[in-house]
Amino acid sequence: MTKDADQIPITFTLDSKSGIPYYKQIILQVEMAIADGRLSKGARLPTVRSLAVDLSINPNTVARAYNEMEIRDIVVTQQGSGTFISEKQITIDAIERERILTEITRSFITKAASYGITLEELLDHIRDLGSDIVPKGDPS
Amino acid sequence: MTKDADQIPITFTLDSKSGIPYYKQIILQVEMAIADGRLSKGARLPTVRSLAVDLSINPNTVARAYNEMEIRDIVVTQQGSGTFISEKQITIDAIERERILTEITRSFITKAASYGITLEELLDHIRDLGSDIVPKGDPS
Amino acid sequence: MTKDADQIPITFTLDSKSGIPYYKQIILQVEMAIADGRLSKGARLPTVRSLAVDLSINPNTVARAYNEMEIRDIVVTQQGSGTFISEKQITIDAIERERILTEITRSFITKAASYGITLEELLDHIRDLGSDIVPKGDPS
Amino acid sequence: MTKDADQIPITFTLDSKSGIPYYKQIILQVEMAIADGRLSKGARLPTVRSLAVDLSINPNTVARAYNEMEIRDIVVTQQGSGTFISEKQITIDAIERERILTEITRSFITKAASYGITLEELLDHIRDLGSDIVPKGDPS
DNA sequence: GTGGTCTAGACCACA
DNA sequence: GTGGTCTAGACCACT
Repeated sequence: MTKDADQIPITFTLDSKSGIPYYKQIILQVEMAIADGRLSKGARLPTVRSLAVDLSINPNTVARAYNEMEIRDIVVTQQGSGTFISEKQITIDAIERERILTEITRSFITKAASYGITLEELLDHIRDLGSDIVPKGDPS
Repeated sequence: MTKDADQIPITFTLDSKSGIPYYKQIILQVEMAIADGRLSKGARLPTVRSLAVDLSINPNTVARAYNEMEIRDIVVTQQGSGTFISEKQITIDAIERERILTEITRSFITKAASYGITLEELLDHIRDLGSDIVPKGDPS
Repeated sequence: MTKDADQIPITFTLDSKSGIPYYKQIILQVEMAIADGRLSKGARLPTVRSLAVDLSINPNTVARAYNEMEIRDIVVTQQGSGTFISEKQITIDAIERERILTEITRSFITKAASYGITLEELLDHIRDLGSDIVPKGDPS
Repeated sequence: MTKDADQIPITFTLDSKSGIPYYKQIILQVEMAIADGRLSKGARLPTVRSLAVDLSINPNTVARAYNEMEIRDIVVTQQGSGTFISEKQITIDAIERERILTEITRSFITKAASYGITLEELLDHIRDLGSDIVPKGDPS
């Protein structure tokens, strides 16, 4: 009930040595936070300016990340009020869903195969990363 | 069986959205293939032109990848006969390999999550589709 | 056969009084040019810098338009070589296609209805705009 | 039939991607409805709160639209009883109306074109879907 | 020469 | 206060 009860449940960090552009790092962190439930629909992101200060980068860089997420329908921005996780519920029927699932899986596997990654490694990695991301039950 | 004795046992794939330059993707895939035995010493790589056509990219880009691999002693170019895996022992960077695996897995999972696909479904699909594509046992 | 045989078949113009941001005007003009066939798959757009000079605007503004189109999969950019109309062929089956068609039509009609636009007006406008855009035969 | 005598004969829709601010979209739709007779003098508009709920936007945004319409003498607010269309003759800007119609039509056509949908299909679908929604004859 | 990223700073519209 | 647009200019990686 305190004023900050619904405070932003995400902390951003930037790695200047990773070679990944700052704006992409921000997008990745938002995507991960959405995937594992730390950010849910309608949640508000930090303001462009405040996040820029926090990360010690230029506001334009944050704005670029937010803008790209808006184009991708990941977030919705409302002039003058802020940036929010999109409410859009992708409404797909079972057939379409199956088609998409097969397509992205196939694409993933062939890409992995190009790097000589074995099936076991894939499954291991998905379990590792996935248990953090796609809540499957109660992992605690 | 004879004509294909020196057939290239490697399939290249490029991801235009990964942010990794094409020439680096090619190098990485060659290194990976050497490391896990799909390419062994003396194996012949596709010609610059044929690979460029296969991947629908500029031959200069393939040439750059080959050049850089030659500089690093990964391959040897023999004028008129082609490009071959050199004798040098490749010590593929385990960290780099891990980084790639994590990245493609992460991208896969977040995309799936955006469609509300659960971890179990992912694992099931990979088992189904994967056994046809990815080598399961030891590659040596 | 001249060197410029495949020169860019599109001329951009900006209206500073329309209230539409420059970068959006650029996107709109590319979309229209694609829709009516003046730009087809693989066609090359002007370079960021040259278009910026032509339009007397900052290169960043052009880059922003190109970047947004890249995110939307309208164009593909290749580092160091240029920006091209995307080759992507949306592969959708008849059912999916029908679903999309119905959805965007329904959305269009309800939006128009909110502005009190009659069915006749809609049909007229589509014929007017459409005959320029969706080639239906030979309109000349 | 009596209880709904003063029922609001107008449906509002907002397009978050049009770039037009919500408050302006509301004003435009009211003006359009007045111009074509769906709203006549003395007709009552929805309350600020109910419209805000319907459109899932901030009540302040609706209030701003109503305020601006009051300043322009389009509506009159009667404390405690509601907001009503004023006596003033609305001379809706024919150019503005045309601009809107063109824009939504253009957006519709280019989106359809990106799916390879032809003009004939569009016209057919609009005839099918549209006759249920859009008034066909004269609205006076 | 191509586009990509980032900074700095200005001005505007919306809430 | 919020985000949106645009300019100016720097530096980098890729072809």
